[in-house]
Amino acid sequence: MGANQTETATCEEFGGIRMTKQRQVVYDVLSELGINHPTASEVFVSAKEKMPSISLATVYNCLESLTQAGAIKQVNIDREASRYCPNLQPHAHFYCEQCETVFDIGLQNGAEACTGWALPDGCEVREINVAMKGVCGTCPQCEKKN
Amino acid sequence: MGANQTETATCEEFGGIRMTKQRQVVYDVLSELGINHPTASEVFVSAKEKMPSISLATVYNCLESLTQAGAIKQVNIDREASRYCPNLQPHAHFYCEQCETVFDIGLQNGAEACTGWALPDGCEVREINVAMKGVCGTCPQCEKKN
DNA sequence: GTGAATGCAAAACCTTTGCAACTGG
DNA sequence: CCAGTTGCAAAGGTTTTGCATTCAC
Repeated sequence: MGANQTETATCEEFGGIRMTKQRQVVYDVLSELGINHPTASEVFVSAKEKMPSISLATVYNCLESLTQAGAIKQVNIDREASRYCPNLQPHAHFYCEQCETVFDIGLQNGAEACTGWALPDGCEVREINVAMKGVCGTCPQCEKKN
Repeated sequence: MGANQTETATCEEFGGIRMTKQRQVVYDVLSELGINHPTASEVFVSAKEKMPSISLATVYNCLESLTQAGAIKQVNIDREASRYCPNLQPHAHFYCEQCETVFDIGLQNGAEACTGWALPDGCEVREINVAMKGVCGTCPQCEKKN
């Protein structure tokens, strides 16, 4: 903590959706947890510290509306609980099987998310989801075992 | 039907796992349904025609062991029910929002599944899952609406 | 023969929903 | 003011599990 200050976002940044206290709290929590890619339950725990009355269903609702509004992204890896991410740049997700963390992988210069794939003519990609699994090679667990 | 004959696979093709009648039926069904990327329930329906006594839990078990053994692949798109696929080549999946079908996207010549992504040094990818959503442009629904 | 797989039903898990009360613009 | 949102609890769909029985090797 410390790196990412809670910024009070304007309605416009949230696709014009009604900005309730709960949505603001959920967004703030996600910005603070940032790169940890928390699940809805994890967001719920942190949100409850700021607003004890918030319910889990509301956290799900808020995450859903913020995702719809394009303010955050939903991350699905296998059938695990969905994770959420405030990074709006095109990026992939990498799950390290040693340290069990998820981190973002950016694009190489000039590349696009679907670079390398032989898309048929006329096919229009509206959304792409890239999830990798393996070992990150830099976490304490990976260093120990290599 | 017609294109893909049910071939009785040997144990070796299944990573050496014990080849029960149920596993064989599940594998056969998946080979026949092939490009339809059926869900476990859909496999269950077809498997029951060949072996009425088979249970849904067993279908899940079989799909799991065949996946572990490397004989088939599990396909996850969003949080929808998992689909399964007998294509072992590296490929992505495309879900058409118009015709609601899933089809395979192959790699361009010379490309790899993680081409274009800026992987950190030391990072080793063991598995990659690429799911796209959009419109395929060739299904009757897409042609109508374009 | 024996460890592994099956079938059944019940449980687990994540997520959504129905509805009365509330609230942001 | 009032459509949209909340909180609660209950239901939903998918997948897993416990256990006695059966089977493949």
